Amino acid sequence: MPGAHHRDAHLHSDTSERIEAILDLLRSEGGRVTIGRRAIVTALLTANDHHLTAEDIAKIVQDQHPDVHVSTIYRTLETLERLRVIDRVSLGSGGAVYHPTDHTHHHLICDACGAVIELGHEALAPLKADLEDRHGFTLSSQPISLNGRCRECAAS
Amino acid sequence: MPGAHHRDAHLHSDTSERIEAILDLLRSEGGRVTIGRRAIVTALLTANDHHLTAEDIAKIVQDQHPDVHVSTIYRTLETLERLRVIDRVSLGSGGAVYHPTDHTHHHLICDACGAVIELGHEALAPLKADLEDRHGFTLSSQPISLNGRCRECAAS
DNA sequence: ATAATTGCAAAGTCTTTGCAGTTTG
DNA sequence: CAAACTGCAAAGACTTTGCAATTAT
Repeated sequence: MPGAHHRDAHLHSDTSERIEAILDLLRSEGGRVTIGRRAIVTALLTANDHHLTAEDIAKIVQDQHPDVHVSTIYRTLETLERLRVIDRVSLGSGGAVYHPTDHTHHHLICDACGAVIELGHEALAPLKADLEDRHGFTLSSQPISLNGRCRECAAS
Repeated sequence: MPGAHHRDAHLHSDTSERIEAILDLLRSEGGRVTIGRRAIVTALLTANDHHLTAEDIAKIVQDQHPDVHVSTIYRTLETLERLRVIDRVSLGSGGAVYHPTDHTHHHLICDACGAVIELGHEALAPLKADLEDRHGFTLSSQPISLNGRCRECAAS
Protein backbone atom coordinates (compact mmCIF):
# COMPACT_ATOMS: atom_id res chain seq x y z
CA MET A 1 0.00 0.00 0.00
CA PRO A 2 1.33 3.41 -1.01
CA GLY A 3 2.21 5.93 1.66
CA ALA A 4 -0.78 5.85 3.91
CA HIS A 5 0.01 9.12 5.59
CA HIS A 6 0.18 11.37 2.62
CA ARG A 7 -3.12 12.93 1.77
CA ASP A 8 -4.60 11.86 -1.49
CA ALA A 9 -3.71 14.54 -3.95
CA HIS A 10 -7.06 14.56 -5.70
CA LEU A 11 -9.10 15.36 -2.60
CA HIS A 12 -9.85 18.94 -1.68
CA SER A 13 -7.78 19.72 1.38
CA ASP A 14 -10.97 20.57 3.22
CA THR A 15 -12.27 17.07 2.65
CA SER A 16 -8.95 15.53 3.58
CA GLU A 17 -8.99 17.46 6.80
CA ARG A 18 -12.46 16.27 7.63
CA ILE A 19 -11.39 12.71 6.98
CA GLU A 20 -8.33 13.03 9.17
CA ALA A 21 -10.35 14.68 11.91
CA ILE A 22 -12.74 11.76 11.93
CA LEU A 23 -9.90 9.25 12.03
CA ASP A 24 -8.34 11.18 14.90
CA LEU A 25 -11.63 11.10 16.72
CA LEU A 26 -11.70 7.36 16.22
CA ARG A 27 -8.19 7.05 17.67
CA SER A 28 -8.99 9.37 20.54
CA GLU A 29 -11.70 6.96 21.59
CA GLY A 30 -9.20 4.14 21.84
CA GLY A 31 -10.09 2.95 18.37
CA ARG A 32 -7.71 1.84 15.65
CA VAL A 33 -7.50 3.20 12.14
CA THR A 34 -7.32 0.42 9.59
CA ILE A 35 -7.22 0.43 5.82
CA GLY A 36 -10.88 -0.53 5.76
CA ARG A 37 -11.98 2.20 8.13
CA ARG A 38 -10.06 4.85 6.25
CA ALA A 39 -11.62 3.73 3.01
CA ILE A 40 -15.11 3.73 4.47
CA VAL A 41 -14.78 7.21 5.92
CA THR A 42 -13.33 8.44 2.65
CA ALA A 43 -16.20 6.92 0.70
CA LEU A 44 -18.73 8.59 2.96
CA LEU A 45 -17.11 12.00 2.64
CA THR A 46 -16.30 11.97 -1.05
CA ALA A 47 -19.33 10.34 -2.64
CA ASN A 48 -21.29 12.72 -4.84
CA ASP A 49 -24.43 10.86 -3.92
CA HIS A 50 -25.08 11.75 -0.34
CA HIS A 51 -27.22 8.82 0.59
CA LEU A 52 -25.25 5.62 0.36
CA THR A 53 -26.44 2.20 1.40
CA ALA A 54 -24.10 -0.21 3.12
CA GLU A 55 -23.92 -2.01 -0.19
CA ASP A 56 -22.99 1.17 -2.07
CA ILE A 57 -20.22 1.77 0.39
CA ALA A 58 -19.06 -1.81 0.11
CA LYS A 59 -18.80 -1.49 -3.67
CA ILE A 60 -16.81 1.72 -3.49
CA VAL A 61 -14.50 0.42 -0.81
CA GLN A 62 -14.03 -3.01 -2.36
CA ASP A 63 -13.17 -1.46 -5.67
CA GLN A 64 -9.81 -0.59 -4.14
CA HIS A 65 -9.72 -2.96 -1.20
CA PRO A 66 -11.50 -6.15 -2.19
CA ASP A 67 -10.77 -7.81 1.12
CA VAL A 68 -12.86 -5.45 3.19
CA HIS A 69 -15.82 -7.53 4.23
CA VAL A 70 -19.35 -6.22 4.41
CA SER A 71 -19.51 -7.08 8.10
CA THR A 72 -16.65 -4.66 8.61
CA ILE A 73 -18.65 -2.02 6.75
CA TYR A 74 -21.59 -2.51 9.09
CA ARG A 75 -19.42 -2.53 12.18
CA THR A 76 -17.63 0.62 11.12
CA LEU A 77 -20.87 2.38 10.21
CA GLU A 78 -22.21 1.49 13.64
CA THR A 79 -19.13 2.98 15.26
CA LEU A 80 -19.28 6.14 13.16
CA GLU A 81 -22.92 6.56 14.00
CA ARG A 82 -22.17 6.23 17.69
CA LEU A 83 -19.51 8.91 17.34
CA ARG A 84 -22.11 11.09 15.60
CA VAL A 85 -19.99 11.36 12.52
CA ILE A 86 -22.67 9.93 10.26
CA ASP A 87 -26.42 9.56 10.33
CA ARG A 88 -28.26 6.42 9.49
CA VAL A 89 -31.59 6.97 7.78
CA SER A 90 -33.87 4.08 7.06
CA LEU A 91 -35.85 4.74 3.93
CA GLY A 92 -39.16 3.19 3.00
CA SER A 93 -37.89 -0.12 1.83
CA GLY A 94 -34.60 -1.80 1.21
CA GLY A 95 -31.55 -0.95 3.21
CA ALA A 96 -30.77 2.11 5.30
CA VAL A 97 -28.69 4.94 3.91
CA TYR A 98 -25.80 6.64 5.62
CA HIS A 99 -24.38 10.12 5.24
CA PRO A 100 -22.09 12.47 7.12
CA THR A 101 -23.79 14.47 9.82
CA ASP A 102 -24.05 18.12 9.11
CA HIS A 103 -24.99 20.76 11.55
CA THR A 104 -27.84 22.68 10.03
CA HIS A 105 -30.58 23.08 12.57
CA HIS A 106 -34.33 23.21 12.31
CA HIS A 107 -36.93 23.93 14.94
CA LEU A 108 -40.05 22.41 16.35
CA ILE A 109 -42.28 25.03 17.91
CA CYS A 110 -44.98 24.21 20.41
CA ASP A 111 -48.14 26.16 19.62
CA ALA A 112 -49.30 25.82 23.19
CA CYS A 113 -46.32 26.75 25.36
CA GLY A 114 -43.91 28.20 22.85
CA ALA A 115 -41.17 25.72 23.59
CA VAL A 116 -38.57 25.38 20.85
CA ILE A 117 -36.93 22.05 20.15
CA GLU A 118 -33.73 22.09 18.13
CA LEU A 119 -33.66 19.63 15.34
CA GLY A 120 -30.59 18.41 13.54
CA HIS A 121 -30.48 18.57 9.79
CA GLU A 122 -30.71 14.79 9.60
CA ALA A 123 -34.27 14.88 10.88
CA LEU A 124 -35.40 16.27 7.55
CA ALA A 125 -33.02 14.28 5.39
CA PRO A 126 -35.48 11.51 4.54
CA LEU A 127 -38.12 14.09 3.66
CA LYS A 128 -35.65 16.00 1.55
CA ALA A 129 -34.62 12.87 -0.32
CA ASP A 130 -38.22 11.88 -0.80
CA LEU A 131 -39.24 15.26 -2.19
CA GLU A 132 -36.34 15.16 -4.60
CA ASP A 133 -37.14 11.66 -5.73
CA ARG A 134 -40.84 12.12 -6.13
CA HIS A 135 -41.21 15.73 -7.17
CA GLY A 136 -37.78 16.86 -8.29
CA PHE A 137 -38.14 19.48 -5.58
CA THR A 138 -35.02 20.60 -3.78
CA LEU A 139 -35.73 21.66 -0.25
CA SER A 140 -34.13 24.93 0.69
CA SER A 141 -31.15 24.52 2.97
CA GLN A 142 -32.48 27.26 5.21
CA PRO A 143 -33.70 26.32 8.66
CA ILE A 144 -37.30 25.18 8.71
CA SER A 145 -39.75 25.65 11.54
CA LEU A 146 -42.55 23.22 12.15
CA ASN A 147 -45.48 23.83 14.46
CA GLY A 148 -47.32 21.44 16.68
CA ARG A 149 -47.41 20.35 20.30
CA CYS A 150 -44.60 19.25 22.55
CA ARG A 151 -44.87 16.11 24.63
CA GLU A 152 -46.22 17.89 27.71
CA CYS A 153 -48.76 20.00 25.86
CA ALA A 154 -49.89 17.11 23.68
CA ALA A 155 -50.70 15.14 26.82
CA SER A 156 -53.01 17.77 28.28
CA MET B 1 -66.40 1.29 30.47
CA PRO B 2 -69.86 0.30 29.29
CA GLY B 3 -69.73 -3.32 29.48
CA ALA B 4 -70.19 -5.86 26.75
CA HIS B 5 -67.56 -8.36 25.77
CA HIS B 6 -68.21 -7.73 22.13
CA ARG B 7 -65.68 -5.50 20.59
CA ASP B 8 -67.92 -4.15 17.86
CA ALA B 9 -70.33 -2.82 20.39
CA HIS B 10 -67.66 -0.41 21.57
CA LEU B 11 -66.91 1.14 18.22
CA HIS B 12 -68.08 4.65 17.55
CA SER B 13 -70.34 4.67 14.55
CA ASP B 14 -67.90 7.01 12.88
CA THR B 15 -65.17 4.40 13.15
CA SER B 16 -67.50 1.65 12.00
CA GLU B 17 -68.31 3.70 8.96
CA ARG B 18 -64.69 4.23 8.12
CA ILE B 19 -64.09 0.52 8.44
CA GLU B 20 -66.99 -0.32 6.18
CA ALA B 21 -65.91 2.30 3.67
CA ILE B 22 -62.50 0.71 3.47
CA LEU B 23 -63.96 -2.75 3.07
CA ASP B 24 -66.22 -1.44 0.32
CA LEU B 25 -63.24 0.10 -1.40
CA LEU B 26 -61.55 -3.28 -1.22
CA ARG B 27 -64.59 -4.93 -2.81
CA SER B 28 -64.90 -2.25 -5.44
CA GLU B 29 -61.41 -3.13 -6.60
CA GLY B 30 -62.46 -6.71 -7.18
CA GLY B 31 -61.10 -7.73 -3.79
CA ARG B 32 -62.74 -10.00 -1.25
CA VAL B 33 -63.47 -9.19 2.35
CA THR B 34 -62.39 -12.00 4.62
CA ILE B 35 -62.46 -12.41 8.37
CA GLY B 36 -58.77 -11.69 8.47
CA ARG B 37 -58.98 -8.54 6.40
CA ARG B 38 -61.83 -7.17 8.43
CA ALA B 39 -59.92 -7.82 11.62
CA ILE B 40 -56.79 -6.17 10.26
CA VAL B 41 -58.63 -3.05 9.12
CA THR B 42 -60.43 -2.89 12.44
CA ALA B 43 -57.17 -3.19 14.33
CA LEU B 44 -55.65 -0.37 12.32
CA LEU B 45 -58.57 1.96 12.88
CA THR B 46 -59.26 1.23 16.52
CA ALA B 47 -55.81 0.93 18.05
CA ASN B 48 -55.06 3.71 20.51
CA ASP B 49 -51.45 3.50 19.54
CA HIS B 50 -51.30 4.90 16.06
CA HIS B 51 -48.15 3.26 14.89
CA LEU B 52 -48.49 -0.46 14.84
CA THR B 53 -45.92 -2.90 13.58
CA ALA B 54 -46.97 -5.92 11.58
CA GLU B 55 -46.32 -7.92 14.71
CA ASP B 56 -48.55 -5.65 16.82
CA ILE B 57 -51.32 -6.10 14.32
CA ALA B 58 -50.79 -9.83 14.26
CA LYS B 59 -51.13 -10.01 18.03
CA ILE B 60 -54.33 -7.99 18.07
CA VAL B 61 -55.86 -9.92 15.21
CA GLN B 62 -54.78 -13.34 16.42
CA ASP B 63 -56.21 -12.63 19.83
CA GLN B 64 -59.61 -13.15 18.27
CA HIS B 65 -58.70 -15.04 15.12
CA PRO B 66 -55.70 -17.23 15.89
CA ASP B 67 -55.68 -18.72 12.39
CA VAL B 68 -54.83 -15.50 10.63
CA HIS B 69 -51.27 -15.99 9.51
CA VAL B 70 -48.65 -13.26 9.58
CA SER B 71 -48.16 -13.59 5.84
CA THR B 72 -51.80 -12.60 5.47
CA ILE B 73 -51.12 -9.57 7.60
CA TYR B 74 -48.28 -8.52 5.36
CA ARG B 75 -50.26 -9.15 2.19
CA THR B 76 -53.24 -7.21 3.46
CA LEU B 77 -51.08 -4.33 4.63
CA GLU B 78 -49.52 -4.22 1.19
CA THR B 79 -52.94 -4.07 -0.41
CA LEU B 80 -54.17 -1.37 1.95
CA GLU B 81 -51.07 0.64 1.28
CA ARG B 82 -51.64 0.37 -2.45
CA LEU B 83 -55.20 1.60 -1.95
CA ARG B 84 -53.76 4.50 0.04
CA VAL B 85 -55.77 3.53 3.06
CA ILE B 86 -52.73 3.22 5.28
CA ASP B 87 -49.21 4.53 5.30
CA ARG B 88 -46.19 2.43 5.94
CA VAL B 89 -43.41 4.18 7.79
CA SER B 90 -40.10 2.50 8.29
CA LEU B 91 -38.52 3.65 11.49
CA GLY B 92 -34.85 3.68 12.30
CA SER B 93 -34.50 0.06 13.25
CA GLY B 94 -36.74 -2.90 13.69
CA GLY B 95 -39.92 -3.30 11.71
CA ALA B 96 -41.99 -0.74 9.85
CA VAL B 97 -45.11 0.76 11.37
CA TYR B 98 -48.48 1.20 9.72
CA HIS B 99 -51.28 3.68 10.33
CA PRO B 100 -54.36 4.98 8.56
CA THR B 101 -53.78 7.71 6.01
CA ASP B 102 -55.43 11.02 6.55
CA HIS B 103 -56.00 13.55 3.84
CA THR B 104 -54.39 16.75 4.98
CA HIS B 105 -52.51 18.50 2.21
CA HIS B 106 -49.24 20.33 2.27
CA HIS B 107 -47.43 22.52 -0.22
CA LEU B 108 -44.03 22.86 -1.80
CA ILE B 109 -43.33 26.42 -2.90
CA CYS B 110 -40.67 27.31 -5.42
CA ASP B 111 -38.71 30.34 -4.28
CA ALA B 112 -37.72 31.11 -7.83
CA CYS B 113 -40.90 30.87 -9.90
CA GLY B 114 -43.58 30.66 -7.25
CA ALA B 115 -44.90 27.32 -8.42
CA VAL B 116 -46.93 25.43 -5.85
CA ILE B 117 -46.84 21.67 -5.68
CA GLU B 118 -49.59 19.94 -3.75
CA LEU B 119 -48.40 17.31 -1.38
CA GLY B 120 -50.49 14.57 0.16
CA HIS B 121 -50.42 14.12 3.89
CA GLU B 122 -48.54 10.88 3.46
CA ALA B 123 -45.48 12.76 2.25
CA LEU B 124 -44.93 14.04 5.76
CA ALA B 125 -46.07 10.90 7.54
CA PRO B 126 -42.59 9.49 8.04
CA LEU B 127 -41.38 12.84 9.36
CA LYS B 128 -44.37 13.08 11.64
CA ALA B 129 -43.82 9.60 13.02
CA ASP B 130 -40.15 10.30 13.49
CA LEU B 131 -40.76 13.54 15.38
CA GLU B 132 -43.22 11.77 17.63
CA ASP B 133 -40.88 8.92 18.36
CA ARG B 134 -37.79 10.94 18.92
CA HIS B 135 -39.10 14.12 20.47
CA GLY B 136 -42.62 13.34 21.61
CA PHE B 137 -43.59 16.19 19.31
CA THR B 138 -46.93 16.00 17.55
CA LEU B 139 -46.87 17.80 14.26
CA SER B 140 -49.83 20.08 13.78
CA SER B 141 -52.38 18.70 11.39
CA GLN B 142 -52.51 22.06 9.66
CA PRO B 143 -51.12 22.31 6.17
CA ILE B 144 -47.38 22.92 6.08
CA SER B 145 -45.54 24.88 3.43
CA LEU B 146 -41.98 24.11 2.54
CA ASN B 147 -39.77 26.33 0.42
CA GLY B 148 -37.14 25.41 -2.10
CA ARG B 149 -36.73 25.04 -5.84
CA CYS B 150 -38.82 23.12 -8.30
CA ARG B 151 -37.25 20.81 -10.85
CA GLU B 152 -37.02 23.44 -13.58
CA CYS B 153 -35.66 26.19 -11.37
CA ALA B 154 -33.23 23.87 -9.63
CA ALA B 155 -31.75 23.01 -13.00
CA SER B 156 -31.04 26.58 -14.04
C1' DA C 1 -68.27 -21.11 -10.83
C1' DT C 2 -64.13 -18.85 -10.51
C1' DA C 3 -60.95 -15.63 -9.26
C1' DA C 4 -59.19 -13.90 -4.96
C1' DT C 5 -57.27 -15.13 -0.70
C1' DT C 6 -55.23 -18.02 2.69
C1' DG C 7 -51.89 -20.99 5.60
C1' DC C 8 -47.79 -22.96 5.40
C1' DA C 9 -43.08 -23.42 4.65
C1' DA C 10 -39.31 -21.98 2.30
C1' DA C 11 -36.63 -18.33 0.55
C1' DG C 12 -35.03 -13.48 0.40
C1' DT C 13 -33.08 -9.08 2.25
C1' DC C 14 -30.59 -6.61 5.21
C1' DT C 15 -27.96 -6.68 9.42
C1' DT C 16 -25.70 -8.68 13.49
C1' DT C 17 -22.69 -11.84 15.94
C1' DG C 18 -19.23 -15.62 17.65
C1' DC C 19 -14.81 -16.85 16.89
C1' DA C 20 -10.01 -17.49 15.77
C1' DG C 21 -6.53 -15.11 13.48
C1' DT C 22 -4.41 -10.47 12.36
C1' DT C 23 -3.12 -5.72 13.04
C1' DT C 24 -2.75 -1.29 15.41
C1' DG C 25 -0.93 1.75 18.83
C1' DC D 1 2.28 -6.94 23.96
C1' DA D 2 -2.70 -6.23 24.66
C1' DA D 3 -6.60 -4.59 22.96
C1' DA D 4 -8.99 -3.64 18.88
C1' DC D 5 -10.23 -5.06 14.49
C1' DT D 6 -11.04 -8.33 10.72
C1' DG D 7 -12.93 -12.11 7.57
C1' DC D 8 -15.80 -15.71 7.59
C1' DA D 9 -19.76 -18.30 8.27
C1' DA D 10 -23.77 -18.76 10.64
C1' DA D 11 -27.68 -16.75 12.79
C1' DG D 12 -31.27 -13.17 13.32
C1' DA D 13 -35.02 -9.98 12.33
C1' DC D 14 -38.31 -8.70 9.16
C1' DT D 15 -40.70 -9.49 4.86
C1' DT D 16 -41.92 -11.84 0.54
C1' DT D 17 -43.32 -15.69 -2.32
C1' DG D 18 -44.83 -20.39 -4.51
C1' DC D 19 -48.37 -23.48 -4.09
C1' DA D 20 -52.36 -26.28 -3.14
C1' DA D 21 -56.49 -25.77 -0.54
C1' DT D 22 -60.20 -22.67 0.79
C1' DT D 23 -63.56 -18.95 0.47
C1' DA D 24 -66.10 -14.66 -1.15
C1' DT D 25 -68.90 -12.87 -4.58
